[in-house]
Amino acid sequence: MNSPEKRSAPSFTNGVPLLLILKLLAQKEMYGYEIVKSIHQATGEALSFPEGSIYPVLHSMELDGLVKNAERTVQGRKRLYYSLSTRGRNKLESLTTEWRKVSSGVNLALGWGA
Amino acid sequence: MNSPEKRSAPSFTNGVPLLLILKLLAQKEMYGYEIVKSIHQATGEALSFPEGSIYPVLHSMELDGLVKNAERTVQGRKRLYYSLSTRGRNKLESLTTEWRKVSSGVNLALGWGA
DNA sequence: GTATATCCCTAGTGACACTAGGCGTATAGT
DNA sequence: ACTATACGCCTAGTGTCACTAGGGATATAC
Repeated sequence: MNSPEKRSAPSFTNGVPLLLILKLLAQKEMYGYEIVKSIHQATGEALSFPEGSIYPVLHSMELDGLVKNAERTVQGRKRLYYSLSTRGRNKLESLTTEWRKVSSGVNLALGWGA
Repeated sequence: MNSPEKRSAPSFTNGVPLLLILKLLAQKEMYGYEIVKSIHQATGEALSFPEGSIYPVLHSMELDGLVKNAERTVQGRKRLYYSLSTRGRNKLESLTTEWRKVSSGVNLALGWGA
């Protein structure tokens, strides 16, 4: 039937996990759990994504050739370190541009100077 | 099976139509087609949403009590003018706050000064 | 007359974040 | 010794969202 539903609390975070992961990995290689924690502090505690959001993105990024991973064992714990490929770097650049466009467009409409 | 898919081109626009519609209607009442055109120019040509995105949002906003509409005929054409309710104004405020949080959080992570 | 702009609508699709778990290992507390 | 908490990884399923790809109808411009 598809009658209209309520738009109660949209999240504004579509595509943001991917963008932030790309940005973090551009600075240094990281493993998943570390990325989860880093996003929170890199955004000044503003944003936080659960593991269930981050890991699937990491896997699809790998499929897409944006990252490659290397297993490493530290203190008895296995970690999958991810690092950016050239493709990943290009993606970061294009997504950053896109983010700026959307972000400044919305801010303009909201009456903020860019 | 649900194997990981590619994240090729996320849009960064989740929730943005709702936010922009609220903002526009806070300034003056408008009809759907007008909103579609206005978003494009209010965002400095950065953003543009098709009618198929806007009308369903309008309908759900009405369900949610954020707007009410009034039919008016102008030059033989029927228009549905939407205006904000108090609830709509509150929603605009909370969503704006949320947008600022996400927006500045991402920009911080990207290395931009807020 | 016929194209283009105006004005409204919606079923279906695909993409996404997220929930709600599961699994195993190490360390800290008591 | 036991227990809890942090670490570290995983994924099937769900819900929400923008958007596609139409449909329909009326007015103005050429």
